[in-house]
Amino acid sequence: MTVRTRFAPSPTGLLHIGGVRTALFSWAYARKQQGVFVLRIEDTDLERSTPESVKAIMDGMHWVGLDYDEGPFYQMQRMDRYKVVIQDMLAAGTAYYCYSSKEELDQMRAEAEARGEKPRYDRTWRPERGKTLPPVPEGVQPVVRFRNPIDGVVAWDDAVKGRIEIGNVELDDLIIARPDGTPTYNFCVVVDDWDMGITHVIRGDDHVNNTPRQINILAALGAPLPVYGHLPMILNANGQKMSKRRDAVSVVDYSEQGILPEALLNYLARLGWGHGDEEFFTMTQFVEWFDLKNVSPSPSRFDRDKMLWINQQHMKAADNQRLAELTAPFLTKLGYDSTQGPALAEVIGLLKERVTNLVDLAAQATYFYRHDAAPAELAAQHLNEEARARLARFHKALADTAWDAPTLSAAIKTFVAAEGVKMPLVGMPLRAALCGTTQTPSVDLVLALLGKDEVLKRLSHTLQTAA
RNA sequence: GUCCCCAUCGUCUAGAGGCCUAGGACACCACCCUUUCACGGUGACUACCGGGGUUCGAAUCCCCGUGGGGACGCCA
Repeated sequence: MTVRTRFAPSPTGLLHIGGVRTALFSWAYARKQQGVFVLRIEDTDLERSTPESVKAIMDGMHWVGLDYDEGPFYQMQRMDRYKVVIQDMLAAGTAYYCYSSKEELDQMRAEAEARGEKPRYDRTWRPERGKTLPPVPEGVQPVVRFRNPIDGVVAWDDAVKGRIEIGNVELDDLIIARPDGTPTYNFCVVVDDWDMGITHVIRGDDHVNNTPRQINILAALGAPLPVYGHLPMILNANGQKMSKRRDAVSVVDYSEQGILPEALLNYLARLGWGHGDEEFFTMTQFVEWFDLKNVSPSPSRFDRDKMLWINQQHMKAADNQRLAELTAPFLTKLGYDSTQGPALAEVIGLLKERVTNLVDLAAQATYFYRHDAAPAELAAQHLNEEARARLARFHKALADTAWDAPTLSAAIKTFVAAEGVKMPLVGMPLRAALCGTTQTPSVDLVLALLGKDEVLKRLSHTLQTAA
């Protein structure tokens, strides 16, 4: 049988990092099993769902490169189907109308809590053999409740957590349709998973408690049960649930931080999953290795340092031209024009392994596109009288040097020898004068890339500027 | 509070009863490489939550405790 998995976010905000990880594992499982990955938008919460959020989710999925085979399906477009199923259940007696008001329920809940019990519906309107129901109140639109089994145990073999059992006594007769007839989450999920032939429900840990309810409804419907696999949560560095206020939670945050999508996925994959000692890998490898059996059942903390390290590894492996396209916007944001100067791809080739993200990469690249004078402190340290005199002599020596890295390297060595000093005494002032910083790649490479005219111009400019 | 889940270095993890004087990675520290800063290399540091069992033998299995997380909506 073909494996079918799904990612079912609700469009109530940006694509969350935890959502990406859930999607990633669900996607990887489908790909590994040569199955089908479905995208479903759970938009039945009219208050909070927005078209912008739908777009943000799709954009996020696209950015990160998780492609889906079917969908997106929208639950709001499946209302007719849900209503038919609800009518069927009403007719079959597996669901019933409940006229208890919200206020009554709130009161019930408060009382239960006061008694230290689990808040539960008192089953007033649940039909039983030989039971007389209260008179139907005037003008009240009823909700529809699922008739959950009273006793027994619901159990399933979770693909990541192992066997989980929950007694039916813990479960409520949950509401499956509101007074206006719109169905609720747990019900829609069940009908959708059934209709869409989902074989493996891979989702967040926070749904463990929904699973027995869904299994009961599925059973009442006579639908086959999928395999469930519940992924552990991703916590922030302090071990708390990720929060929008404190933590970078949406994918756009990461793209803005200059993280490569493949690096984000690689890092996320390593959170709660492992394959021997493998740390750095492509999505192709991940899919090849992935198995729910190797997913850890315990929650893990997000470690920014490690993500940045992974990102650096992916940058080193990435094509320079592609990196250039990704970096250009950051440079623009900093006010630099990367078309005025050396090819950005070459600049990046020189710099990329020295940084951990595209933001820093852009920041490092700036001195190739604009000549800023060395900060006073740096000038004081490296551009004193002696150093300037030496740079003046170097400027002269450069005048008729061929402009390629090996020649420049040789020229520098010759000059250093002629001056009778150590390399740093030439290199550091040169960096300060040319780049406005002393942290640069080899000066010969910088010189070569900057170009002869530009180098001579910058040197002259520095030498003309008062000490 | 009730129910459910979880528990190996600071962090992510390897580990399916003997291969474990517990391996890898990030971070941290030292050294090497080096034309600065990085990259890279070498090394150091550091963990099986506690207590009981089971077993010839337990990080691995069982029980209890403790700690952490999640869920208890006419949200999803």
